[in-house]
Amino acid sequence: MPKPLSSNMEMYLKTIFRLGADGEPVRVKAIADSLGVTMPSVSEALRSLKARGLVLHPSYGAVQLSARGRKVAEAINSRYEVLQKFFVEVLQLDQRTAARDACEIEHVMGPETLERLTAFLDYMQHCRMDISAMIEHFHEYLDLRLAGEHCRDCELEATCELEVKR
Amino acid sequence: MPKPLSSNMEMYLKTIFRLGADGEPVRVKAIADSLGVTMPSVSEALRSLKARGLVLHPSYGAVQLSARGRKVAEAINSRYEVLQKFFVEVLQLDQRTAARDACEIEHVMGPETLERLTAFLDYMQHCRMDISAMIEHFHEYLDLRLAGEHCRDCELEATCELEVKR
DNA sequence: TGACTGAGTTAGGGGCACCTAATAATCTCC
DNA sequence: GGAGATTATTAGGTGCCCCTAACTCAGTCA
Repeated sequence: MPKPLSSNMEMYLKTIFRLGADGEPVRVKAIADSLGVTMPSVSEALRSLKARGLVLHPSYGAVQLSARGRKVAEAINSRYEVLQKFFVEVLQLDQRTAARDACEIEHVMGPETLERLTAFLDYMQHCRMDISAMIEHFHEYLDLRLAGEHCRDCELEATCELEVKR
Repeated sequence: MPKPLSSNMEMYLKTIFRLGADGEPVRVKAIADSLGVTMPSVSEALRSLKARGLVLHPSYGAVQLSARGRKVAEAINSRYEVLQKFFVEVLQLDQRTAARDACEIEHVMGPETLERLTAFLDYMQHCRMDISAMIEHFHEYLDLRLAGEHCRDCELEATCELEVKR
């Protein structure tokens, strides 16, 4: 049973994922610069990630994610994006602060919380109704969603008999 | 310049705060049990917290927070409570999950994010209006709030000409 | 082609936070 | 008040993640 990845190892993985997103080969130096650590630290981290089968890295060569590594990195990155979006679009935090906090929280937020937050963002996008009923409505939405419906077209529309009275 | 407290040290502090809330003297063993670590780990942590002037701890005696320590612990605890409340009341997470994630996130969430989340919760409590205007309205609320108003009576009331039409 | 430069690695060390084992202080209760 | 149990501390060791210093490899260009 492999132990769970530490926050730091997750950061290495996400950084490799992002640096490689454009198809360019990823170099140790780029990872080090991006994370603000030294190259020896990166070397050591890569040894550990290689041992877990998450990266491919020939000596003195470019770094690549394995299939598994890519999947893990994508999961981390999507946690990041949900948080970033929530912080910016709902809490109206500036990009910098949102990025900073999302980057910390992405490593410690459980799957249930991620799911609910994602649902919350989707809900915001799909529904237009009275704020006084918002929480309650969100909970109905959640119930449906958790029951397997994924609300592309807002299944709750039928219950949205509320409207703006400007 | 004292370095910032680590997450772990913050947990020790919060634990001492909670165990001592009822006025009972706090013992090393109670801290260890509460955090799921051994007593030597607690001893070592206390040495470090003592060096920072955050706890008082005579050898073989009871542990107490200093005035500074209490202030720090209260801040951590209030971060926790805001998160917990958001997770339970908005995201409808169960107590256990909410507690688990809040307990991780409390150590890494910046003050701006805390403030916005608090504002969001207050907003939910004070305002009743159309959901379609919710984000926008929340942002107005935030602007007022950030300008120094603390919205005990919801200064935005005047702008809430929307109402439920059930 | 060989010297220079920059990239990457290895070696060795430090701080943090945990552990077990051993020792020391304190408490309890006969 | 002293034996035994409980609580607390010290000693010493481990893993993680960072560092600097020193060495090795790989590309460049005169």
